[in-house]
Amino acid sequence: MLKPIQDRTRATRAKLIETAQGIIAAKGYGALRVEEVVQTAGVAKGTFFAHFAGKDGLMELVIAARLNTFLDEAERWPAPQTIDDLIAHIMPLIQFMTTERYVFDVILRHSGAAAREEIGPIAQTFTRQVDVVARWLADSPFRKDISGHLLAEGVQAFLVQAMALHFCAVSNSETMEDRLLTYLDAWLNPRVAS
Amino acid sequence: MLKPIQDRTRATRAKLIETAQGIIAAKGYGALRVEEVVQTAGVAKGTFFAHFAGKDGLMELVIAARLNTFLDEAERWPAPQTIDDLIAHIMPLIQFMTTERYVFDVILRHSGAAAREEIGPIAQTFTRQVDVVARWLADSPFRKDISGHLLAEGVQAFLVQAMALHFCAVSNSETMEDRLLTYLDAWLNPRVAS
DNA sequence: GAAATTAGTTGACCGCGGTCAATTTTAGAG
DNA sequence: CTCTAAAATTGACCGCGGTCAACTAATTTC
Repeated sequence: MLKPIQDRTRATRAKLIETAQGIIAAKGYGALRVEEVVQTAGVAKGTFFAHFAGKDGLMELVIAARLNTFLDEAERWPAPQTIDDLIAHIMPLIQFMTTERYVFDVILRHSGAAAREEIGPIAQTFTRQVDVVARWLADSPFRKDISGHLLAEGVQAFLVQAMALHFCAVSNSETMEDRLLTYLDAWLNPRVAS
Repeated sequence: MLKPIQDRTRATRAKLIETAQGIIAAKGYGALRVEEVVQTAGVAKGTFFAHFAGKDGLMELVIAARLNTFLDEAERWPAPQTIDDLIAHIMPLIQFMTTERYVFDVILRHSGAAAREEIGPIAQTFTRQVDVVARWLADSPFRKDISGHLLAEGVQAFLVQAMALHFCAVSNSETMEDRLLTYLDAWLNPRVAS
């Protein structure tokens, strides 16, 4: 699987991914059916499962690819000097994660590594996100009493929290940005006499 | 559904829940099959879906009930004066949430309200958890520059983060308690010159 | 180039959650 | 007690993800 020796294999796999992305573009992630993918791609159902670790496996690849393009963008930003900037820089990523409930669920489900030994592609984007934010925070005017890595992990925790609340019926009074601002200000700029 | 007028209805519903809990006790949450529940309970499949909003609906009820017993316990504790105490008081809840991957997934999926208008039972336990922790923090020697409610929301965010990492293959070097301690110390006791 | 091995593909089949028109049971009206 | 409308139950059926023994195509061996 990791070393598709034959051209045939690579072609089949590429065709399946391409077909899937077409369906996703047309109907959204949640509407993707494996049956439709294989029918449209013109292969048997079993072939699909020979190439991917199930529907979730394909989703991981496709979603992780998308997340990585957003992280590529984010990486190009200079270190944000305000929390508003910080939020603005990761907002595209957050926006994508929250466009579809199904996508958010898949991401959450795979944010830890899927299998032992092998860390899944979505889990990798979480690691990468922490790295990107940690690098930012190294050159930012926020609290310095803890490591940038820990600070970045906290940012991630609050991002997830804010996104989860976004799908919650109760707290629709506040926008996601406002909630994030409150969280991150309290996390990155604690105003406490030490 | 909310007003089971007939005794028959209440009996059927109770029998289904009882049966389900028996199966869960014997095989775990993830092994529960609707088919097995209805067969064991001696009712038709359609009946199950007339009583619950699907398998997930039943799971919500059963899991939320369990979460609430842990919150009942937690509520009886006095306000913790150290972070270790705080962690100790909430650990039974965390322990339950992380015993089965499936349970954690269900909880996460329902931590926001399931449907508009109606807030689901698991989402309610999240609200309740924030309230319990907020009440604790009001009488605790932690930072006071932000509201107890916001502080408690942050605790919840870090709890979720720590639990998610618990299922992650990468970070098995650290125990969940250690990770929580690091997070909550940074959150509740920021040591920054203000 | 034929035989043997390995890689890739196929589609009938299964498990399981969920639906719904038909049927039975119950509650209330006359 | 009977008739009727509402409530509850039934089980055949469906959708869809996933499996696997059989089959075909490519690669290696001699």
